[in-house]
Amino acid sequence: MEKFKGLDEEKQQKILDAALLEFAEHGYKKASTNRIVKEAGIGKGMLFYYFKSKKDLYEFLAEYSLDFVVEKYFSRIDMDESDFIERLKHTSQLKFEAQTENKNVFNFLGTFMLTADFKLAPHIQKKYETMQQKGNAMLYEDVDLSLFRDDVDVQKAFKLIRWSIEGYQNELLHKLQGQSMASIDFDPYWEEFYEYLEILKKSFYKEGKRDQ
Amino acid sequence: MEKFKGLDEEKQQKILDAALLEFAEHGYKKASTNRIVKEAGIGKGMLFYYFKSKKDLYEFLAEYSLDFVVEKYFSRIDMDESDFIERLKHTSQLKFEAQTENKNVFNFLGTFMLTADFKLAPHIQKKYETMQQKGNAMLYEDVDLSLFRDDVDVQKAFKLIRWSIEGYQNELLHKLQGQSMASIDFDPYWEEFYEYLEILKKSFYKEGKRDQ
DNA sequence: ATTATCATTGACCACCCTGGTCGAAAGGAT
DNA sequence: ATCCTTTCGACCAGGGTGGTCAATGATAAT
Repeated sequence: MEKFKGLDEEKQQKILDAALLEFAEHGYKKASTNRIVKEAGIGKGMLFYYFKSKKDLYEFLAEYSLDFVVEKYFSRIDMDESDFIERLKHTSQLKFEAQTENKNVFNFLGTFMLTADFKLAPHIQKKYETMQQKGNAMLYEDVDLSLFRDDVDVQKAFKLIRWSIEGYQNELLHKLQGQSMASIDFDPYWEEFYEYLEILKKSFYKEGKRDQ
Repeated sequence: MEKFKGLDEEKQQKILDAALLEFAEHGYKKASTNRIVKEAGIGKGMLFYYFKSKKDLYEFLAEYSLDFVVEKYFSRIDMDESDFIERLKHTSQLKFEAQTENKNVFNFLGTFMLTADFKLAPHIQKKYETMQQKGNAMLYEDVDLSLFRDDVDVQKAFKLIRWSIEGYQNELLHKLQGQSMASIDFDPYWEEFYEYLEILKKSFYKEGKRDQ
């Protein structure tokens, strides 16, 4: 595993990408080390030279992915933005940038707790849980509640807004499925996204607080 | 396949459930006929006595599922309800009832177009497409647009409301994951669901039109 | 030029699982 | 007793599995 870290960045990335993709698509058990080495363009032996087993590789990927998403996403959330929707807007951009930088990490993280049919190393398990927990808290902490209408439960409004945003992102993902990221001009989609956010503000914020 | 239809309902259902579950979990190719027969409690030979091949079984399940969901869900949507949110409330109940009656059909349908790596029989393909198309139209047809606020794009409001409802349903599904359906008292969750719907009305409908 | 160390390969292993077959046996009806 | 229909599961060839290892190439030290 120290052997692996001594490789040029480029080769490392190619192997990581291949492995992340394979595990994300097939889950732990049904993922194939043969397909990974073929996709990564290395000999079969090397994978087990770098990582002593499939499980070892999997745990390495888990830790790598968690660290990546913490550094490129969570640690950059702007907690000084007290407008809930603006904060979500900002974090959506961060998430997009992080996803553009490494698409596979997110796919992998989306499935890895569900498909690991063995007990993860405790420190990884812990890292995952605290990330999940803290990440969630960061979205709601120090939000200016006075922006919200008085006649709706703010906690429920939070959820509705988040579901709406996730809904838009999922639909977009589905719509753009199959096209290469590089070939897409995202600007009009951001425009559309902002329009939805404006509607959410109109709907869930006090009248006086809109548009300032 | 006529052989299969001659079985007692109970045995048929056991086989269908086992197969739907297996395909839903693993997709077409990686689904195992061995696991299906074990789960269904029949000998290996019988599966190929009833259905001549794995592919045959798969297409039978597809048609069966489509028919089921059309009869138990789509055909029962109340098109006379012109209040969009009320219509969605009603369809949510229908969907819940249909899901309770046959959980696996929905899981299967959620994945079957994605994982079939062969060309489905044209009449099944067609049935699927028209269902998708008509089903979508039924949600929006003859909706009373005057209920909606004038300052938001109604089409966008439609989407936001649907995403919200799907978000709630997904979260609930995730929260109740692992518990047996029968052991759950769903009433409080319906209550909570209705509260969310009320908020959506407050947010997206005209002031005067709320609470009548 | 020789040796020693490290990096890399892919053929190979024993094992497991696959979709599908088939001979045998068990009922059931006449 | 004869036929037909159901039912079973051992069995098949083929393919994929995670992992190993003898062989080779590359690089540098002596």
